[in-house]
Amino acid sequence: MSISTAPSRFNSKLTSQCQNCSLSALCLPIALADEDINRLDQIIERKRPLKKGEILFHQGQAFDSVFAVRTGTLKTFNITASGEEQITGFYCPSELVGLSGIDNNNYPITAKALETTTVCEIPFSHLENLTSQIPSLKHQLFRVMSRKISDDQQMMVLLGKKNADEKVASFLLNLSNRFKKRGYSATSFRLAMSRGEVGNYLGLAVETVSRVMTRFQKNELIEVDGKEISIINLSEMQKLVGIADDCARIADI
Amino acid sequence: MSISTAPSRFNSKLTSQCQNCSLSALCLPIALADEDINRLDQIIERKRPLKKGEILFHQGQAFDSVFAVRTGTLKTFNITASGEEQITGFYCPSELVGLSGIDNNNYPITAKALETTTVCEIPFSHLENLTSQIPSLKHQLFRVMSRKISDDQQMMVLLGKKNADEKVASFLLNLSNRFKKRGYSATSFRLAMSRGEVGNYLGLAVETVSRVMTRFQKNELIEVDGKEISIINLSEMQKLVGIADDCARIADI
DNA sequence: CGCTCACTTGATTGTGTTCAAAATGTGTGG
DNA sequence: CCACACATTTTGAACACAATCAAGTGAGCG
Repeated sequence: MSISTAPSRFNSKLTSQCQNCSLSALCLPIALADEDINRLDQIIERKRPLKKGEILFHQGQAFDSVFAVRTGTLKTFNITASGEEQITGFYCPSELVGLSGIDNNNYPITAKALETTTVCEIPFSHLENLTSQIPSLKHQLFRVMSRKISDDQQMMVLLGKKNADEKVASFLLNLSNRFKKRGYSATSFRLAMSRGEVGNYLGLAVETVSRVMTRFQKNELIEVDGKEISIINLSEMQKLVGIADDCARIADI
Repeated sequence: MSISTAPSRFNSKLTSQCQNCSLSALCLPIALADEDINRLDQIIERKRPLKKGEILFHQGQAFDSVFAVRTGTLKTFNITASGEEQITGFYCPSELVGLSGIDNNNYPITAKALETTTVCEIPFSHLENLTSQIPSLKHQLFRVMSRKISDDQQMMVLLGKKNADEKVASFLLNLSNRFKKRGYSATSFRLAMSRGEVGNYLGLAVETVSRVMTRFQKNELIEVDGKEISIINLSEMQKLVGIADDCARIADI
């Protein structure tokens, strides 16, 4: 469970931090031979932590790397023609950000830290070269990108078809699943993002997010204390987002 | 401009249909040596045409292949828990469908023909093997998937932030761009999908789509004759969706 | 020719937005 | 540590946009 963040080890080329990283099974969920993990490890740069509000990369900036979040949280957003920000995703530890930059060789979105955040920088050209030597790495990369495509499509369903209650419930359950996957509580967690950011992401006004959460609390579905959320009635929440027994991923945003 | 669809050539393993295909520069926009194109060509199966309403693959079905549309149009959709269909995309010639199936080894969506449609089936395991021999093919595949991710994110912006007028205008301009890319008129084209399908895709009711189009026609932005659309005032339409000069892709859904 | 389905148009309703203001929380400098 | 400024969240009231309900029109097809 210990994640090395000591400054002395930034950019360390010592043997396999990846191997010791608690996130290794998730970030690129690779069944790699030790030797291969070492090779992967060598191309990865550990960056100094980003402080809250700091930017990892800018929309339009030349694409070099994808990044794996180690600790903290990022948001990605797009500045629209009218100048407002549209959040396209939140990224928790073990998740990969920047994949949308490959196509045009520049990032189409900005990535910003919501709190103190550390990331592993993975120079994409190195990663791509490495896939020639490690076929299973290539396959995992295809899988990660494919997964992102299906997730985004579920998000489109959410934005296009769901009402405010369903949107907020889906959002909370999605976070819950992501915490659970990393070994944290699925029912009690802290939101790294503001209500405004939640609303922006879900296509709702701040006020609506606040009202929905208050109502959920009144109906004893959740307990809210500022950014701390506890899901009290998980099964009722799941009903709300319309989980079909045979299609659990629908809830997974 | 001639695309061979004669039945006698289905599954033909003769030399390089890909090379002669008018879509070759788009489908996997590859600068491949002739020899490499032949290798790609050999793993591709030309399927018999799908009739309107026929299904290419089902949600939940085991994933084998991605498909390139050669002629016609497909829609992909997701059946939600409540049983309604949410359209996640329309696919025109040269576009690749099925990439979201890689992750879980099954398709998370259904693909259905909107009109008579021919596709090239590309068995993914073969394609993946081929990428080991042709690095530029691998890179193109990463690019295509990356592009899909950015496009979907633009779609999220549309669904989350735009009003009915902007949604419909973005949709029409997006189609316009896609026709243009393939050498067809950017201002005059036929919709393969019904108003209902447009609405479903854009998160709008049928009636709203119809009203917006009627209004656009009254304002002399477009001319509508059933499924035939002509964009009369392209620049005004672009203003409507909020194209920033420095960020043209924003309109590109 | 008659049936069905898709599309259009109108009237009404409702969900979520917007505007406004108060309450709560957070960070900073003295 | 407190006081102050500022941001975030909550709550209330009025409004607006798009959905829904309903009816009518038109096109395609057996």
